[in-house]
Amino acid sequence: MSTPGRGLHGHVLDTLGPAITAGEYPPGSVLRTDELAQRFDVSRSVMREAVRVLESMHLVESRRRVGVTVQPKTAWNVYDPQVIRWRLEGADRPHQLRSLTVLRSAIEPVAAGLAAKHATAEQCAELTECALGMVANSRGHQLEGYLIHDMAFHRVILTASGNEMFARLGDVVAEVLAGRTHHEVMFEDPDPAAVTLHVQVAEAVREGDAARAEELTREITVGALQELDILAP
Amino acid sequence: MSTPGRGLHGHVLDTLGPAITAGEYPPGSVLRTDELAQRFDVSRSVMREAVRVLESMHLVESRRRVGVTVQPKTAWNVYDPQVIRWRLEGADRPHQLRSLTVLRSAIEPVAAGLAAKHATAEQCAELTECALGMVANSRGHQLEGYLIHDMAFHRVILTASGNEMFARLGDVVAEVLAGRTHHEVMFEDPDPAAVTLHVQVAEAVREGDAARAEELTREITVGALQELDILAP
DNA sequence: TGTGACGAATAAGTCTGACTTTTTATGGCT
DNA sequence: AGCCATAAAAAGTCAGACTTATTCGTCACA
Repeated sequence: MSTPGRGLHGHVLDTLGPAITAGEYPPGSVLRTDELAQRFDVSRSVMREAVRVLESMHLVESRRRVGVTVQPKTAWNVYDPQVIRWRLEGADRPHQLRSLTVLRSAIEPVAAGLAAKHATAEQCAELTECALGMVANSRGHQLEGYLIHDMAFHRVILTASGNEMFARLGDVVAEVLAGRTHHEVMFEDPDPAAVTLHVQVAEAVREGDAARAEELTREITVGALQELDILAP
Repeated sequence: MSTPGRGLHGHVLDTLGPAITAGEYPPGSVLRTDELAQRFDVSRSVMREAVRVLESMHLVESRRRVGVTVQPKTAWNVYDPQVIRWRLEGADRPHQLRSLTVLRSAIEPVAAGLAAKHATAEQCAELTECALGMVANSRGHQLEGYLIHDMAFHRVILTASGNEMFARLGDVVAEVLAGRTHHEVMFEDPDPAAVTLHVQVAEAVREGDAARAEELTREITVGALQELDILAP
């Protein structure tokens, strides 16, 4: 999924990025470019390029005569897909998963409402196809097949919304869904009610019923929140 | 607001970034590092660092024997605050503003609902203070004073939600609000109804009434959508 | 005793030039 | 026409020397 091995600096990032986002270096920690270059056995130029990238994510800040200081979490570019991936891989995973699920619960219903207005015929067809695929894989422990169609379904919704900001969350949502199936233990077949909801969302979008698409999607995301015990009693 | 002059590579970014996000180089255009270094009168090392940053934003991709190719808009990290700023400065401004306003309409109501549950006493006080500041500056063309309190209000809401992803949108929302006052012509005093809504949101949060806070905030964002003529007739 | 200025130490920043590696294009061959 | 060897092009990497900004310690002076 990621793009490993795009040069030496990429390898450095794949090590340093996860380490920082996992909190291995507490905020305020000071690293030195030369020392890091030695540690990773790369030249300073390569190390500097890696530091620049981390700096653009606001994971670190580089200051003369001081060094490379690790930034507090509040400064991080938490929407950077690379940062999200690193955090999902590491110790911060549960917390990150909750944040993203709350984000989904805000975005996806609105996106579905917009999709009902803007989706092309092709996108509607794709959506229906995904929903049918989910139904077909909803019983008998075919979790992998179910997941593929689930991810595609949500990606189409987000894309069809016509909003570039929503569309860009397709990868993130896919990763959250994948995580639920792969990491979080999912013994049983998916909730039949959820499957039905997806089919109904596809219907609503096809019929251009924005309000219904939004409300149904809200129910889906509420389910996702409940799975993580995020809800008011 | 931005951080200019963090070295030569920063200057290069301040020129190349806006140029690319403004669409001056069509997707697929190929640049060469050496040529760029000459054009900006910097060394190749500096140029390479700049390219690495642009690459981490997925604005360009660097490939051996080919060069630095400009990526299509769909690949960009549209949530990167730097990218957002560049686009707001350039020709893409109207489009970017609409995207962000739609995003706000999805996020802020949910954030307000969460804020009603999680806001500390201090945050509630701050919120009320902001709302009062808005009222005090709502008449007599005190647009600047109004803006400051408006920005602070929304930032507190997003922070008080307790969700880091929401909190990180504080800067973006502030920039959208500032843009409305500074760039888009805002002749008249703000809509009195909007001012009242803000006061009521502060009330609802203080009382812990999540549903009401969410609904009232939704009304605020609907108003913002209407200002940009984004709505179904 | 406190304060300010000067200077030394330090780590990032910059530049240059040589070399390596990968990928594409070319051109000759079957 | 298809294929393989070769050359060329551009990014990638490295090493070393030099520059510059910032911080910290010291010492003189008030």
